[in-house]
Amino acid sequence: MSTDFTIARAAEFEGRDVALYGWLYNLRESGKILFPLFRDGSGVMQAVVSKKDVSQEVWQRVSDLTQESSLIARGAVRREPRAPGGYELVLRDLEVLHRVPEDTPYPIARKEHGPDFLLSHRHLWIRSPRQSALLRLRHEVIRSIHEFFDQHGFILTDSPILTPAACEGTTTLFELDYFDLGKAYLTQSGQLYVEATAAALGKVYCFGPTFRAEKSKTRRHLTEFWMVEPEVAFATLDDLMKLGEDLVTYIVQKALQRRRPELETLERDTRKLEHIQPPFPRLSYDEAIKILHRKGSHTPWGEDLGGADETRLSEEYDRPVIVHRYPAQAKAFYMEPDPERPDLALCMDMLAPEGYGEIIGGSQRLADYNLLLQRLRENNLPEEAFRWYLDLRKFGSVPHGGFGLGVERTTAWIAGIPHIRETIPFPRMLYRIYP
RNA sequence: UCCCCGGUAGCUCAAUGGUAGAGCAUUCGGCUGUUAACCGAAGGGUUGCAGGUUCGAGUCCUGCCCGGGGAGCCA
Repeated sequence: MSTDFTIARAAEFEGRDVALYGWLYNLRESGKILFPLFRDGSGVMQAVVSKKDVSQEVWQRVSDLTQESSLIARGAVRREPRAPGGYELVLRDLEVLHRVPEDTPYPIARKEHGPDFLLSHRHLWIRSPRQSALLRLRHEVIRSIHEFFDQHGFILTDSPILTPAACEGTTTLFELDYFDLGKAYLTQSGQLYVEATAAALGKVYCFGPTFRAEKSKTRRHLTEFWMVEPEVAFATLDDLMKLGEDLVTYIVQKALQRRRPELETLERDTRKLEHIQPPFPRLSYDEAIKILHRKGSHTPWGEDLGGADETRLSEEYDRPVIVHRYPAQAKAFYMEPDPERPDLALCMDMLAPEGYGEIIGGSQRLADYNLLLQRLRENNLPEEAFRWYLDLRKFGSVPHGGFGLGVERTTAWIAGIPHIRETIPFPRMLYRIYP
C-alpha cells in the first residue's frame, strides 16, 4: 500500500494499490455503477465502483457520500481513456472520516455563482479546481521570484510592516495605536528600508504584504497586496530596466514550464506567454505621450498615465513595455532627476500586455542629501521620521535604485483572469474583509 | 468620493401593476461507463429594509442598507 500517492502523480502509480486521502468532489450514479470524483488538493480523480465487485457495506457508504465529505479511498490505479485525466481508481474500500450532513449541504455547487456569494464563501471557494489552480500558480510565481533573486546574488532583507511614517503619500495609510509611542502605520512599501539594507549588503530585496487605504474600486486593486522590491547599490536606470525584464521573463517561463496543467484549467492562451522574452520595448514618457496623442488620448504632457492610456500603449506590443523618464512632478519625492533633463525623473514603469496595466514601478533614488531634504520639506513630510533615511545620504551615498513588482497583478496577467481578487487566498477590498 | 447596474427559494435567474415560477442543489424512486450524467416525483418564499401611491405593488415613487462594474489613485 503506497502512502505517498497524490492525484497529480496518478500516472506514476498505474497498476498499483493506493490510498487516496481526500474529499468527495462529485458523485455520478448510473444504476449498479457509481462514479465518485475525489479531490486531494493536487487534483481531481474519478473512481469507479461496480455493485458486483464490492461488499454491500462499501457500496452503501459510497452511495451515501455527500459533497465535500472527507474520506480515505483505497483501490488500484488504472489507465482509462473514458476517465477525465486518463486514470481512474478502481475502488475496493472506502473509509469516511467526516460526512457532510444532508440538511446542511456544501453550499458551492458545480454551477454558476455570483461574485458576492463566492467571495463570502472564499474559505470554501478555494477548494474548486479553478481557484486551487490559481493558488498553485501564485505559489509558482513567488517561488520563481525567490529563485531568480537567489541565482542573481540578492539577499532577502524583509522590511518592517509596522512603520512610523509614510513612504509615499500620507493620505492612504492604515493607522493604528502603538503603545505609548503614538501612531504607527501599516507599510505601503518596503522601499525605504531596502535602500538601507542595499547600502549594507549590495543587492537585496524584500517580499511581503503592503497596505493601501485607497478607496479604489477596480479589478486591479486590493487594500492588502504582496510586493517584491529589489534594491541595488550602484544601479542605474538602465540596470533596473534590465533587471525587471529578466525577472518577469523568468517568472513567465517558469510558470509555463511547471504549471501547464493549471494554465490549462484556467484556459489560458499560452501562446501569448511563450514569446515573453527580452528585450522588452522601452519608451520614454515623451515618446509614449506622442503615441498616445496619435491614438486619441487627451492626457496632457506632465500628467501620469491613466488606465486607458496604459491599455492603449500595451496593445501596441506582444510583450511588456517599459515607459521611463516621467515628469518629476507626477512622481514620488525620492526619485533621482535626470541630469540631462532635471524636469524628468529617472524612473520606469512596466506595463503588462493584454491590458493588465502596471506590474512594475521603480526608479533610481535621490542620492544627494541636500536635494532629498529639500524634497521632504516640499512634500510636508515629517523630517524627524526620515532622519535615518537622510543618514543614508550622509554616510557613503551612492547611486542606487530598485522597483516594486505586484504579485497579484503579475499572477492575474499570467493566468489571464480579469480580476486580481482571485490570485490571493483571502482578498482584502474596499467593501470586503470577511472571511 | 463620483458615475452606471443590480438585490425574488440554499445558488443562478424568470414573472404587461392582477393566483410568485424554472434550472441547479437537497430528499425519494429508476438506470451497469458516467463526463456540470440522465429520467420521474417531493419539500423549499416576510420578493434587501422602511415608508408612500393604488381597489390591488416583486413590478411605480422616496429614503436607507448591501453588492457588482468603472473613474480618480496606484502595484
